[in-house]
Amino acid sequence: MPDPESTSAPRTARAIARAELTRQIKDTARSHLAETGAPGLSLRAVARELGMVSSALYRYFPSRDELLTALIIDAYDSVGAAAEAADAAVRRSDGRGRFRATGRAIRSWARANPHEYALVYGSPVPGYAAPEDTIGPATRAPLVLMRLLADASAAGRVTEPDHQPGLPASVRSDLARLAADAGLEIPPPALARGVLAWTALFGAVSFELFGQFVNVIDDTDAWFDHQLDRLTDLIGLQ
Amino acid sequence: MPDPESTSAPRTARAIARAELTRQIKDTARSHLAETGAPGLSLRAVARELGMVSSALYRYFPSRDELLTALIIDAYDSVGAAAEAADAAVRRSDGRGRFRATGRAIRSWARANPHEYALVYGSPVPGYAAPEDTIGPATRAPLVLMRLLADASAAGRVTEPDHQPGLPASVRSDLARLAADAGLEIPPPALARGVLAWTALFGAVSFELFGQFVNVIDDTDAWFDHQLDRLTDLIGLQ
DNA sequence: TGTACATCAGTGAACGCGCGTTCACTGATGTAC
DNA sequence: TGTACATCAGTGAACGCGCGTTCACTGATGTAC
Repeated sequence: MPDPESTSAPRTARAIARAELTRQIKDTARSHLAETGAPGLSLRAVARELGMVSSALYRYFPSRDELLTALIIDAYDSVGAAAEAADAAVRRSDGRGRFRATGRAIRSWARANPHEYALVYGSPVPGYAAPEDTIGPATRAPLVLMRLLADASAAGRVTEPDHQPGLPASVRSDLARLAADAGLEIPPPALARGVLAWTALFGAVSFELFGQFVNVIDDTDAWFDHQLDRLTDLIGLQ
Repeated sequence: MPDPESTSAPRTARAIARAELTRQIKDTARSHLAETGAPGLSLRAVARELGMVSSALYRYFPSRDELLTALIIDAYDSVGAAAEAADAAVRRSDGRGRFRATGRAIRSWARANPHEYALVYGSPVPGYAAPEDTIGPATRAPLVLMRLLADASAAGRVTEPDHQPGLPASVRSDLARLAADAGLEIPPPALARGVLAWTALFGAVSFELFGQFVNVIDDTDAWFDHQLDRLTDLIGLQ
């Protein structure tokens, strides 16, 4: 006797309608995000656009915050999937190519979905506390980075810099735990460089999206690629 | 006959009261920012806390957006002043020390004023377009970076990396214009590394403040200093 | 296959709230002579 | 120094709006026998 909850395809008309409407509500909310931002997202406006009465939404999401949570999870999953797909399209042994493809995919996703990017990587939404459910999806994209670092390390294809400053012990143990939690073997110094590059990558995307490059860099495409190259060098990927 | 507008100290009781109340309104709004974020900032709430009627605020700021603009300008000035002070405390010829002091000052300021940081470096406020007046204050902090790069370049104290990839022509001209606009002489390759380090610096601060390091790095102090060292190396500052 | 009952989606009204902004006004402060 | 007028700060009421959430309800869909 199969658990009805685990059945992927809903069978009854009700279940089909519910899945479809849940999707429509999230889609509409996502498009409203673009005009009002997360803090201004309004259940009533979403209901209005769908031709429903606002109280009907409560059959699908118990509160506005739960709807926001669903959007956050979807956004993390979406950027994670984009990163995974870009990485998967590159030969496994080409660490350099994998990092660059992943970086480009993240930027493309962010430019295509700026308000979802802001939702997860921008200022926290005031009065909203992200629940535990968002942690898993949030780690999807970083895991792409970590796997490629592990692969490159295992293959001896990470160049260590000439003058490598020692890592503080506390940072070394944070990074060791991080790799261990993911079940991956990455030497802390390499992971440190990876996290720094990752941080810089998102800094670049945020600066571009949030307008800090206006009147500074005009050719943002060329600039991003240049940065990505430098960051790949910084990690030491061959 | 001196222009009364340019007189720094107000003379009449009215002018004194106006300056004082303008300050109080901004201070109160700033503290509300911490609880509600920029999108939730309410004129009525600010007025209430000051014991005024909400319409009275219109004697000081013509609209909510103008108040937001004033807060944004103050925030840029505040972080700019912090960066300038930190830089000024270091020996002029010590480019490495100047960059590190500036980076630390920016992080400290951001941690002390997280909502003002989010206001200027986080997601844009929906429905709000920053006016021209914010451009000047916004360049104050980056100018600290550019001046130290110019000083270090002039003194021949910037180490060029061994394998320096060429800059795309468009980026090179963007960077040349940037330096020229500031009246500074900075070779584009050095400025490119400086902007990358600057971007990474703000990426690090944003990740830390916006919660992306939770369960990743625990010792954020040590990690930040380590990153700052690597970024100083990346620029090539001695 | 048919019937009785349980579940569920969606309605419409209501509660209680807060918001930005305008406007005519009063009374205090400042200025010109 | 004194007076008449102009400027300005702050009041209180009002306009018109939108919000999240609850609740009793109707009618359709699903299920057990």
